[in-house]
Amino acid sequence: MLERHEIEAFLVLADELHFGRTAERLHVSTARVSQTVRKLERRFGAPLFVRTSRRVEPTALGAQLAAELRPAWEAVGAAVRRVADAGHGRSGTLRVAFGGPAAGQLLAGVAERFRERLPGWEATFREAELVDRIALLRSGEVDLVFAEYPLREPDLMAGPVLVSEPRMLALPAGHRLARLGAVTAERLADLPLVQLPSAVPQSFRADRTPTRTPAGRPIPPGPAGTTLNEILTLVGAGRGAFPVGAQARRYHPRPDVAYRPLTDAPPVQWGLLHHRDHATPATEAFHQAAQELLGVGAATDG
Amino acid sequence: MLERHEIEAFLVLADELHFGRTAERLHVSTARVSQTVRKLERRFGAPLFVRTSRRVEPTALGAQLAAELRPAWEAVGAAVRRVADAGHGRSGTLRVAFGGPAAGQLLAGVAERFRERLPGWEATFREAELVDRIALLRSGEVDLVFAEYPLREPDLMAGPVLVSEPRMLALPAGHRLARLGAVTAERLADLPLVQLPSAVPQSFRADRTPTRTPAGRPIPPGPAGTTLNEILTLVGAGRGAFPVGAQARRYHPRPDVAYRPLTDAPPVQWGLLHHRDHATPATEAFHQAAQELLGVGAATDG
DNA sequence: GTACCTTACGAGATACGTAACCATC
DNA sequence: GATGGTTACGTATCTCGTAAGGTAC
Repeated sequence: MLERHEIEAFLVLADELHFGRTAERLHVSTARVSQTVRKLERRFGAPLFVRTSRRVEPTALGAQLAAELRPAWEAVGAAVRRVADAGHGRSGTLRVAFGGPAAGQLLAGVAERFRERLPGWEATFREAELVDRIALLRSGEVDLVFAEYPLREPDLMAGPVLVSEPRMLALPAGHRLARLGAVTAERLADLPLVQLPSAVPQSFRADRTPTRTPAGRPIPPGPAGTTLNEILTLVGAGRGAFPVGAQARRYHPRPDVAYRPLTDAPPVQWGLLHHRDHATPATEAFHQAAQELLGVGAATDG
Repeated sequence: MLERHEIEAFLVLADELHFGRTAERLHVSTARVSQTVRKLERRFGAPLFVRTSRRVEPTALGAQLAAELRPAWEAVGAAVRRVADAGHGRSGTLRVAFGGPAAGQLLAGVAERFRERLPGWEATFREAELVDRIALLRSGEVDLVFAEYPLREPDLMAGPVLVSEPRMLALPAGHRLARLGAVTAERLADLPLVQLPSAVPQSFRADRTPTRTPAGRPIPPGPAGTTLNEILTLVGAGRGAFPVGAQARRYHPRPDVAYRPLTDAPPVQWGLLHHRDHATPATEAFHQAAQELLGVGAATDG
């Protein structure tokens, strides 16, 4: 196999057809080019160029080598350049996980602005269940997660609130509370709340499945559900209620589940999280793009 | 750009995922592989492999580099190998010129045998006019010519006679000689002979356009024609006659030209010629293949 | 304790430049 | 004689192997 300097000397000479200019382009002496080409010709067993002191032109063999070698060598160079760009963070792919169809639509716009901010970079998205989002972040399978707050974890960095939506209560359609137009937080004591698996951070569980009403009345715990569909199935079966963002009403309509505003409860908030140890210019740029596009506290009603 | 040893160390390690085996395959020390990979990682700005003393596995970046680099590098190797084969005469293309459609058909069979004799080699053919054949050989545009004899030139080497066909006389259809079933050489004095251009070797001109009959009677010179078609047109126009091989009757039938056996003339013979300075194993192999297939003195009647 | 990757260092190979040489126009 | 490719030779860089060091299982 040829050495890099041999390949380059040959290809440049085949291009320039002039030892002096070739040497100049390669920043070496003409003597070096001459010796390198001579060595190649010994290797190949035949002349690659016919040269007088007045003219240099490729032989049939030299022309063949140039024609076959150039595209292959340029492909090598292109591959190296791409990977060097990726390695130095000048290009790459940011992997983002999110939950819920509404979030996916919002992020499509953010991705566009992200690409403008960071040319050479792409963003890929995947939907992930509640319990998986943080695991994906910790395992390094994704770089960012767009998730419902609060998620206070020592190893995770949460960005500012990007989306805020009214909090509603998903409750069995046949339950007497469903007959009301809205529900107050105090009425949560009237039926169990579906619980979340222990894999979900405590801060999030405390927010969604409190054990007491604002007045201090105990809220009975219901069965545990892992995915939103599982939870809503439990709700529909009359096993309890669960607080959700308003968008759930649109994306998860079910005849056995009623959605009612939780009038005096704080909104459901969303934001972007990344792992403390994996903050990069790319994650930062995505944070910025999201903030520019979604703004702080921009309320969306589902 | 990467050096050859860097590319190879990386690709083999990406394949083996083991520094020891990689070093073995490359015939270097493991220390060298380690240092080379480390250097690459500094170049690319990020690790290419995550390694403990127990496990080596590519990072996403390393996997990308391997995936993009391997095909390009293999293409470089393939190009170099092909050209090295060609340069050392282990493969290549033999360019053969010939005259006349019948010759083309014969040579197709010879080419097949030639490829069997010399694996890696191909033969390409081109038809060439009488006057061009020797010029192509001298300029190096072709390696062999299948041509009508005699062509005695100091710089050309003529192989044995491969094809022999009866000599016929092309003469104007309305000429009184055309009324005979055959013509004797002595009757050539009865009409002019179309002449050949001076670019055609003297030996050939002396054979085809003699100035005297066997008995010594002068043969009048006719006008000169360069190509066979030109010559036959002159013949058809009644300007003279011309001796041809029997195959011409089949491949150049014309209403204004009659073909009659030249009963007491030597046959028209064909053979392969190459330039004295360009005898190669390939030309030799083609000569051999032609002799095997066509044999000495195998007479074909057109 | 063993397998194996990494670091340190001296040795050898070779790509390199300078300068003189030679050929063509 | 000018332009430009080639040859000769000393130098410096860089790859290489050896050997010691470190780490995970």
